[in-house]
Amino acid sequence: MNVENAKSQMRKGMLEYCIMLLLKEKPYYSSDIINRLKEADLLVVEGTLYPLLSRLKNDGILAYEWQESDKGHPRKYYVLSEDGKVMLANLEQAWSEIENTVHNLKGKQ
Amino acid sequence: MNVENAKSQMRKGMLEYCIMLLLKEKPYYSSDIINRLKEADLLVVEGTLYPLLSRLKNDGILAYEWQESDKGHPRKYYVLSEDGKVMLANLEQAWSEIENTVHNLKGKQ
DNA sequence: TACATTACTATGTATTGCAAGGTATAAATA
DNA sequence: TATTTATACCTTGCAATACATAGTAATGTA
Repeated sequence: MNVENAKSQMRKGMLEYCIMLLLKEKPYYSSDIINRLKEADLLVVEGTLYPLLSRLKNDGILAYEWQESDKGHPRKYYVLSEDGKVMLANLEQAWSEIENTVHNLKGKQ
Repeated sequence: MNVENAKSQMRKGMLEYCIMLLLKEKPYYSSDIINRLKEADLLVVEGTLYPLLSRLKNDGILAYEWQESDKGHPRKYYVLSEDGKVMLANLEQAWSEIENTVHNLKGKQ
């Protein structure tokens, strides 16, 4: 076991939450998402992001629309669906509870 | 996908961190650990805890000693090893970074 | 046409949370 | 003594997901 693995595990699920937080702001396409997450110190690669976006779309959490690009391949812009907004609210609650749990355990010392 | 599943995913790695936070305080055996985590609103079942404790012990993060009980089966009391204390410090750093990431993304709205 | 870039997909691996069930020790009871 | 009960420990199998790797498809450029 090493720290990198532990960090990777801590990010499970949390990454999904972060992407929904980002899309709450406005529509983004995949390269934008990767760059915005990088700005927030969250490194994500395509092999991680694309399956995640597909899963959220299939679950009805996200929707997308094609937009032409000034050059190259057209882009998929993802947005939160109504169900996605409800889901996000639930995740915010869940994350808050987890933060409180850790805070409580740290406070005991 | 549902919220319970998402919460379960969010707990990956974080649970390991919480148990190490708890054992930083003093030695505990499994039933104590479950109860203490329950007090911190973190529900853990045996099928989750035992494999996790075994793994941390095999990795040299935890050690244990048997202690007689006033009634019933003797108990395994787990403690943090020196390596475990180093690992915990790294996890605290990792958790702090993740909290900052989420905080940054929430702040953008 | 050939090439480069960008967006996307498909597959396999490792890790982990969790349910379900089993084993072992010791006290209580018949 | 034999059986039951309580407590504690452990194992197996499954599902979900991050990630690496490799490949496909569509568009613009030389």
